[in-house]
Amino acid sequence: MAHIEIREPTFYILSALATGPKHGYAIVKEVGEMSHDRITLRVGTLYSALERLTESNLVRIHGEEVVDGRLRRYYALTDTGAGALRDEATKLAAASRQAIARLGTWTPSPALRGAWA
Amino acid sequence: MAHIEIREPTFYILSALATGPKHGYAIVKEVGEMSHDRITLRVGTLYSALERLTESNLVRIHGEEVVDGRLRRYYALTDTGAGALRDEATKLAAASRQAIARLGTWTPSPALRGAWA
DNA sequence: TGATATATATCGGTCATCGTAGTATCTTCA
DNA sequence: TGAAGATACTACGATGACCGATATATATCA
Repeated sequence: MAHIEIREPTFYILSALATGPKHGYAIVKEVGEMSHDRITLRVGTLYSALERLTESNLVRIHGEEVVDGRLRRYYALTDTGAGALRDEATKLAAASRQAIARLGTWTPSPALRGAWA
Repeated sequence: MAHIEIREPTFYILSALATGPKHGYAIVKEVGEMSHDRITLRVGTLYSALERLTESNLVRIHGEEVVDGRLRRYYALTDTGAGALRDEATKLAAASRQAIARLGTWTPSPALRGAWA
């Protein structure tokens, strides 16, 4: 149950699961929709992340189902996982607000005279 | 000038520079203050990040100065760097808001009867 | 004199993610 | 009929940002 790092793809996986249990392929689709297709969750990233998240008790296997001859393995957020997602989101929001505030003081470099046609 | 990834420490470095040029050690101190000492920027991380950021034109060397017999090398955000920080902050804010909204539907698991004293 | 603060340099190791390939089933359509 | 594409999971080497530790040097303070 060691500490794991939550980067962008893992954050989106947790966020995808926040509205209810989903199987792997559904998570890929959900992340695509959530990000307006700006993020493509790679399957290699997904399944290794799910393994880590399960290992560290942020996510648990919720059950399996065979649909049309294909296996679906469902994953669900644990209470710990929901808490971790909330903490992470809060941290990101604070860092973001702070950066925008600091940028408020930003003065762009003056354009160079004659530097363009 | 290839694409570089901005994780938490690098985000804070850019944010530290958003209020004006700073030398390396000052960046370490600033990040400590900005994060209320929740983040310790490692010097190895700092200098390798500054090299990457300079390489990709998000940051530039602003000048050097010797104070009390010690070298200070100043770094400044470029216009490109300020734009990258703003973009990144905006992205984080959106992902964060979305996660919090999705968690709004979250229902904690019912406590098990008799699971505690 | 020895510890702490200031300031930068270097480098092996870790680990989340990328990128790609593989296996298998079902549907669609020419 | 058979090729293409969507669905669904597995596996693995490479990449790169960051960690953690060490090194060097000067100034300050107890």
